[in-house]
Amino acid sequence: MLEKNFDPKSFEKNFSFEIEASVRKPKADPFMILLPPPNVTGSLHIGHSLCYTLQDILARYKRLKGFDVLFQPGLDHAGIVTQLVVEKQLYERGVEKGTLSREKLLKEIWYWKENSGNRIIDQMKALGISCDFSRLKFTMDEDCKRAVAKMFVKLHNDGLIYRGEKMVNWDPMIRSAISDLEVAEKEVDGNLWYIKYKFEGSDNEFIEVATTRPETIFGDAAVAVHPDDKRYRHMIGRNVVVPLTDRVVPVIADVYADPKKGSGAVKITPAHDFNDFEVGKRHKLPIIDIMNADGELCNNVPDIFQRVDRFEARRLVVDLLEKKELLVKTEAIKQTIPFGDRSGAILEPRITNQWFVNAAVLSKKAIEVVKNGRIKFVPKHWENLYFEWLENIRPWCISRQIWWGHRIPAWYGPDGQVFVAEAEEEAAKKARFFYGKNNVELTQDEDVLDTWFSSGMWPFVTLGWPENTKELKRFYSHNVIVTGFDIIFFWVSRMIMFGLYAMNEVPFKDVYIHALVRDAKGRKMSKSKGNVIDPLELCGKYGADAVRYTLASMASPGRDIRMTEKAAELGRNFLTKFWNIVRFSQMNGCIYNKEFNPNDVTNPIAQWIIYEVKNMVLNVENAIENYRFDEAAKHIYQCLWSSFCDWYIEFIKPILQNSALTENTKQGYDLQYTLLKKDIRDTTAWAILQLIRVLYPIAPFIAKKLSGELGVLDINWPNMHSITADFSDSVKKIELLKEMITSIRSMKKYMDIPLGKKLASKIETNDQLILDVIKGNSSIINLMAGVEIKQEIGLHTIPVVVGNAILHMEFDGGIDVKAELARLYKEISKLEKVKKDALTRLDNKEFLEKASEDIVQEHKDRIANVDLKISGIKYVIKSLESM
RNA sequence: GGGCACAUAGCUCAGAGGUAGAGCACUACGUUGACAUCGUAGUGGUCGUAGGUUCGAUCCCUGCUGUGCCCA
Repeated sequence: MLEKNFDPKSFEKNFSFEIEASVRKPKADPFMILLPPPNVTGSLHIGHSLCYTLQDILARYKRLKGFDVLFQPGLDHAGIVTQLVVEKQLYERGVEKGTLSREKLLKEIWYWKENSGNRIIDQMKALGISCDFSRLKFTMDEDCKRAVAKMFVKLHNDGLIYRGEKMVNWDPMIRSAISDLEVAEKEVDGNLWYIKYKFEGSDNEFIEVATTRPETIFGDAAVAVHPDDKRYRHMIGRNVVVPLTDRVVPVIADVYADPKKGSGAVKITPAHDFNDFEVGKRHKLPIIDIMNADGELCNNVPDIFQRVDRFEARRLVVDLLEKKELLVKTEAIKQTIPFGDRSGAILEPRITNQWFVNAAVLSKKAIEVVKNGRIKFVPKHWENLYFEWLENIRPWCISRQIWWGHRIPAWYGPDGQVFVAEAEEEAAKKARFFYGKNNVELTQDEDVLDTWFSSGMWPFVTLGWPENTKELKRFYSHNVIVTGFDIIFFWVSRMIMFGLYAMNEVPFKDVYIHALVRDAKGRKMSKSKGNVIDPLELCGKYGADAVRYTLASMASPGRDIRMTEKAAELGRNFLTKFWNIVRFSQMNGCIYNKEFNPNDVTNPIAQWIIYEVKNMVLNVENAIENYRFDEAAKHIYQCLWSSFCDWYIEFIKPILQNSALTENTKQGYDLQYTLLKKDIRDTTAWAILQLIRVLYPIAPFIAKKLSGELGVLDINWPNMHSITADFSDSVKKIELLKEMITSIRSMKKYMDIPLGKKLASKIETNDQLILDVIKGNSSIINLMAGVEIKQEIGLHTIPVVVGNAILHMEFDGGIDVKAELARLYKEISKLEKVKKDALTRLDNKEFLEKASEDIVQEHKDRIANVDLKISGIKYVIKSLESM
């Protein structure tokens, strides 16, 4: 017997899904889900919980359906973040950044990874995520490393990877190039400084240049004005002296100078601004690099500025300009400047040698496969974002000047000749051939690859690529990936490009984009705002199942989730109901009977619940197949709570607890009654089992626990197609019974009659169905509505509308009919409005001509129905008014 | 500036071309056998706004307003 209270903590720990998740079914159809590998530094946040729960629902559902499910887990080495984390920890131990050798730092990172890197995996297990953890893959595993090198060489051989000197976004804190996608533009307060650039050889003639970055004057190569700007036209071609230096640069005409901005004259610093770089190219200006990797000014500037941090340099420059009376004015402005996503540092455009992927070539097919439907986004509109990015794709800078990651498989000879190869021996061979001699000293490229490079290979590298493994053949392409919209270009698009390139086949068929989990006010959750909800804390409080159920029920397509702690009560309360129905079944001897065949059931109540359960299962199935996790959760909820608990259990109580035995049946108590009881018990256990089965994908812990209580160890997906019997007659009867009971209860409430007070009643109707229902369910009506149906009753009665019938109830106490009358008036006016609407339509010739026959008939039926109700209510009103 | 999404009960959200739904909250009542993590009965909506299509629009189309996000 189950404990009285549902306490998830008491049993969740007892279940592990690792074994069943790793079982292979070679003869079944494969189904493959690719878990987006979390960062090795990560810890489970609520967004992960949603993402992983939805995938787990799919995986478990497909497993129950008999598929050979491979739910592939992994961890991402997250180059920059991980290195930052470990460096920070080292710093706290007194190790300055940059003082450790490459080998020592990598050793430290590996040590950290072995000791702390599995935290999120353990957290996933606690949430019940049923990946095949025996196949856990790390992007820095040896075989991944080999595969990455292979991919790099392959792309290089095909001319799709090249090295070049280009301007990139540079993060001075990380001291590395970063991708365009990792740049976050933010608006901040800044200044526009107006500076005098004196003309060469003149002491009082000058041009006023406005800049937001005065420290870059040392890199100035020109001053540009708009060719049509009358103020400056005569100055074009003359030379000016760059302030604080003796360097002379020309005034040039270029449309890039915006006459409306600042003074209209703009300094051009080709080495430190993307636009200036382009202007410089047009005018063949020299490129003067004035900055180091860490954001300090370098040796190309006057002595006193060398090795000075860029922001300190800015203050110094402004100071000095002011002293030399070269500063005209300072204007406070709002400006948009680029920040590094990871470090938060202000970025510097910088010209460096980097490796690039020619993504434009790869993007063509990637666009095509989504356009022609081979890959489907759910919800569909997310493909817009995908196209938008791929159609304007820029070269992908894949080198990073950090140490944690896949080192670029390129070696340089003494003269800088590059040899790209999977391994050093191969590079040496190429070098021997190139130089025509042995023992040429080669040095490997210092840089590592962008983390997303290896992530892009995830769909096939996890299956053993480049080896042509069994798994690769069986499970590529994957069926679905589930991820957030912000990852569409980082990851989804790259997997598609790489998958098509390496495998010549799409990496997956469906891309389900899940919602963002926000706080109660709709704000993004963040540690700095302090509005995060810790999923594990939530699981501790409400149970992992409740958290999973709640998230699933909130996962409506295309809408972000506003999550609160309280919302998890939804799940907990619902699961409590599950707990209690199993308790109920145990108390009433409802034991699952394998031989039970729902088609053979004859009792209308049992037929009705079988019908309800069947529909529910089909609806849940349909919902999950269409990624409607919210609907799946809702269908189970309604069937369990609104049908099974609210009605079915109450209906069967009199049968199971013998109170259905009237004097008549008591005499014949006996075989027939025993059989009925058995039927009801079987049906009850059967219905509960089906509910548990469909619950399992969403809330696996409690489903396992409860099915164990029923003595069912293996959970399969229920097959409803074998239920072919026609139960429609019983359904009609039970719906009528429900309506009758509700009507009586409602009336009693309005008349202030306690529900428990039994009233002797007599039904007045010609409707045979109603008579049948009452006759067959008198003890239920008695128990649930407190009404005893009799042939004859006393003279003092009050009438009640019950469905299409009038029920006369014996009542002699003083009653207050006012509230009840008010309710009935309101009911009448509602019905009359419905009637009027329908009549208006039926009066319309065009409606009769153009609307379908079904609809016309439905309107006619509606009027007939409403009329019947209205006349009943009017009759009751009349009698009440005269009381 | 370009694009996408959203606007339905006090709150959070479903919904479908043909009688407007759920959960929470709220009101009244209720506790000796599944369940107070509960039960019973209720209250509550001009479906953002203005047009258009249609026999019929809350739903489809267009404009507007507001909100959020992406890109520049």
